[in-house]
Amino acid sequence: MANDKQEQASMKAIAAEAGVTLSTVSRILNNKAEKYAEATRVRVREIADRMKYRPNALVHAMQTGVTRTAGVMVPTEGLFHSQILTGIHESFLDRETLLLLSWNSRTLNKKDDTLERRLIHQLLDRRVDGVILRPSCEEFESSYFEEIWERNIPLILVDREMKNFKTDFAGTDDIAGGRTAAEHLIGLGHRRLLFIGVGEQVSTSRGREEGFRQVLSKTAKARGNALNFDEADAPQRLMEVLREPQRPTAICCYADPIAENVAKLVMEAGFSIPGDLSIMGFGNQQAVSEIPRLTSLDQKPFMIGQIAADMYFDRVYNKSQNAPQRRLIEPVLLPRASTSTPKAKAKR
Amino acid sequence: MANDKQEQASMKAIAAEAGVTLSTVSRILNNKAEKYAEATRVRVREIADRMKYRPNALVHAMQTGVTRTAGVMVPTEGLFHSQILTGIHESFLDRETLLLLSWNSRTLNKKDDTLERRLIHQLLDRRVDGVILRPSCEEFESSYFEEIWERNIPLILVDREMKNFKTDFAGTDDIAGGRTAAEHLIGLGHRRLLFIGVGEQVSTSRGREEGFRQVLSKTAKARGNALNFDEADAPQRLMEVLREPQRPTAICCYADPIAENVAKLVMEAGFSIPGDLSIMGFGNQQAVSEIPRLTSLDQKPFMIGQIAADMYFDRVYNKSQNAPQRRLIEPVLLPRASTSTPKAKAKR
DNA sequence: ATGAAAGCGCTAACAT
DNA sequence: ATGTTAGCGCTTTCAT
Repeated sequence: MANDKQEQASMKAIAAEAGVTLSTVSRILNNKAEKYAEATRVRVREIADRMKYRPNALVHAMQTGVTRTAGVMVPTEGLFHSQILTGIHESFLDRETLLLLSWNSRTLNKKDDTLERRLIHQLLDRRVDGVILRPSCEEFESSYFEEIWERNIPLILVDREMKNFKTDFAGTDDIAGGRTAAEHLIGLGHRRLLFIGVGEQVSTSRGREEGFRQVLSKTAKARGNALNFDEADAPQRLMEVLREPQRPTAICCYADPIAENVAKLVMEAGFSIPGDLSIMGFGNQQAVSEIPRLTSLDQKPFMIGQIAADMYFDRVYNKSQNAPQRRLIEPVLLPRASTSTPKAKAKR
Repeated sequence: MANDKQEQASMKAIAAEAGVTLSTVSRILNNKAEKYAEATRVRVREIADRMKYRPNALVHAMQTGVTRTAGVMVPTEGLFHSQILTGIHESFLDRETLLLLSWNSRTLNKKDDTLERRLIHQLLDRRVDGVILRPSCEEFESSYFEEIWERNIPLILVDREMKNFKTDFAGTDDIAGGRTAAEHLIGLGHRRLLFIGVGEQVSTSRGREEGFRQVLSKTAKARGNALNFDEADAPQRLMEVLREPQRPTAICCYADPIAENVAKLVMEAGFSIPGDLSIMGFGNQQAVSEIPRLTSLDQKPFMIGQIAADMYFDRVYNKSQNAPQRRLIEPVLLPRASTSTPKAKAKR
């Protein structure tokens, strides 16, 4: 009862069985064999079938230097990221390319990149043709990627850009999204706005805040402030802001999970949504929760994934030499119950 | 401006540079070299570092027959499946094993398995050590898996079992879940129940319905029926059932997406939830929607993934010879707004 | 129409 | 303390 992985039938075995040499088998099975006798061809093929021969892609890869395998470092947690992955996969499906998946699920936004490096090594050692990656932190030393870069292995970034690094990138048009959000709230009649992000270091938060501010700076109608929800005292700070007489009547959060937290906090503090306070998020990824259905912006993550895959193919197999591309998807507003005209139910 | 993938430094190159032989380099870099002169060791290591040497895992795999790579055929769409994937990944992260990912995202529940076979070939050709797979259809000819099976490559099934196939399986305890659901509704006071599934062929639907019926058959209090939502006229059939004088007051759907559809339908037909009709689902995967927060059962998909990964390691690297295991996770009820005492707001 | 042999990057058994 | 050699599965060049 041997259970070791069955000896996979090799060309050598087929050759022995057929009474020909290895090279004969190789040429016939690879259709590089116009010269062979019909009988030989049929016999070899028949034996290969019977022995359930399957080519060894490892050997092929070793010889040609091409694995038809992409290293993919993208989270699978949450709807947004798994949609990106789904988009990548969908594009790969018809191109005979597989995803070698592994991402840092442990240390988000930490500057320590030891795990990341280990994962990159695992991918590189397996000789992936290229890498698609969502940085778990945007502030790593540039050395983070050097290992990939120096080997001339194409690198495509998704969702988040790196500060000091110029590569292909597919992601959200955060500035446009920030603008859309501000315009939505101002359009509803709000005059005092608040943007809640996670600080300057995260490009998506930064970009959305920038778009948000752009609109405010161009209109006299409304004004606004920003708050960093990553700081420990953020909840208290938020409450202080909301106790001011000239408190904001609408909040735009840089992402839905933050918006959900904020919504819970303010509801506990006695505010009604959207009556007293409109709240919106980004990403269309609200979980089932007690709070009203969240106005949000759909970032089209599936499309982002597909675009990243296209960029990958262009670099890896078309050997494109163009300057690094930057392809941004404009997010789409989904107005829902959590935003409305200010004080809809109050005095006015 | 050559852009071809950089020649990765090889041991051969290091040997040349260091003026020693290949085997010297091999032994030193693999720490099988107590005998070597300190000077040689240091020099070789130093040169390897300088040349950014990385071992070629393809070659290693070819020689040893072990790739430390698992073939994973699990969908990434939706919270439930991506949680399974996340669980698998989490378990693999510390075990130096990578996921080669590819699944049939095209043909759900279709008996045609050509795409599936292609994907399996892609995995097999890359010599994965084992396969974790969620069947896209439970009714394939057994030949579907034969290719994996015959090669003695361990196969772990997740989420759905195959009818005629005995392998390791990690999934939901559907019967227990069905019971829990029925007990929840009866406990709330409902006496006429309806189960909405997708027919006999899908094991998860079948199991949940079975558990549901078990409870009904053991009590005189309540009775119930079932409806197959996969049939084209299901919506009409549902409406007919709801127009009967003795109509059900509570519906259990075999999965949340179905529950959402059903909820929309009945709300459009003028029923209120949960006032006129309690509705519940399975899987805790409700999307943002107009309907009330759905009572559901959490199937713990992350745990399912982790268990599958454990089974994988047991078979693949511990060479476990035990009979196929069947590990079921009992789902946990999450009572929410969509279910309540019958006619809470009506006459009674 | 087919065989022989070198080589891909590396390990391991066998020298010296 | 280090070198030589065969071999893993296969492709390809060079014979015959």
